[in-house]
Amino acid sequence: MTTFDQTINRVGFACKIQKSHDVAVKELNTSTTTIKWLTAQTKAKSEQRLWDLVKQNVSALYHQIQWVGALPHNQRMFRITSDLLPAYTHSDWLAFYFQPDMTNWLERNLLECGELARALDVRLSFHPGQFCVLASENPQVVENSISEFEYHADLARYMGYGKTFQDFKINVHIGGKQGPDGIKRAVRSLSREARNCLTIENDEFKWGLEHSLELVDTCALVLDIHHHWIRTGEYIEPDDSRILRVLDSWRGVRPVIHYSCSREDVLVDHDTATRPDIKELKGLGFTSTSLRAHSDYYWNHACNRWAMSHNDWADIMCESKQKNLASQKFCNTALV
DNA sequence: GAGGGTCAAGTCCGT
DNA sequence: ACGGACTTGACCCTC
Repeated sequence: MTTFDQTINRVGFACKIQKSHDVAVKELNTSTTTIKWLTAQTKAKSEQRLWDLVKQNVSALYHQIQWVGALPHNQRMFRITSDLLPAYTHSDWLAFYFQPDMTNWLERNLLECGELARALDVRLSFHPGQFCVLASENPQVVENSISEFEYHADLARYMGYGKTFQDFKINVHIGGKQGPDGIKRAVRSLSREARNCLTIENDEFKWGLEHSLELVDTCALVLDIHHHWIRTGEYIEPDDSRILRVLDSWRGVRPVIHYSCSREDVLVDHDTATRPDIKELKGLGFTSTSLRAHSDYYWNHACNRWAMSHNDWADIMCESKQKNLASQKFCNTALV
């Protein structure tokens, strides 16, 4: 049982609804602050600021879900920003977020967000940031990373998710020097809800698809097809045997893959009807780093066709600078 | 209002 | 050694 309709082939986008002429963006915007600023204020003032941010951000989340829920059914997928509750995992503000007034408020209001998402059939996820390194060789970093991951799991739980395997996705990279074994160790310390939500994504440099596949029995695997291309030069095809194993890791739930594209201002004169050839590009002096940066839009039609050919077996999370503007355009133009 | 420096945290690449 | 990149530039201060 899942919380979204699995017969829909979705294309989604991440974190932020980009301004366009017909959108009132203000109520859709989340805000944040810094630890430094909070620390410089009186307790009353910093707590007031955090309360204001919590209310603004949860309200923004509700409106974001509403907005995504009004899109065509096959575009109802959205990654929520990690900045929803600023400073949640900083030790100075832990108590603030666990006071009864706050937990009651979050329970009530985040549940409404979750219920709205389920009613509108919006598939939701999180992607904790670069500081969440569950497989770090530094035990302190692992401990902090588990807290960071559990913060996202708390949010999912408040929203009414985490109850069944992959009713909600919280995606991280393997990261760190411990690799897949480090992930297996860290998973033992995660809550049940966190384990239900955890997905692992292959990265461009250190831990690729062959490493994440070691975790097929641990959690669901997110295939990032652009990372895989950066790492190997290969445009992986839907009938590849490794994809069957990725599919297995989802245990019957419809998988999610990630799709991004090298920046258009890096590959300035590149033919938009031909997929970039990484060997050729490296011969011309392009570095992996320069090719991994995300484009504003999905400018390469050949890549788009290839990416869309994966939509039969997986939902496609778009990672591009122009967010919904790019994913909508991709969705509407990349016909297989 | 525009512009620039700054921001909790990890890890890697490229120069 | 240091800047940039990553799921995301936003925010605060000064002028």
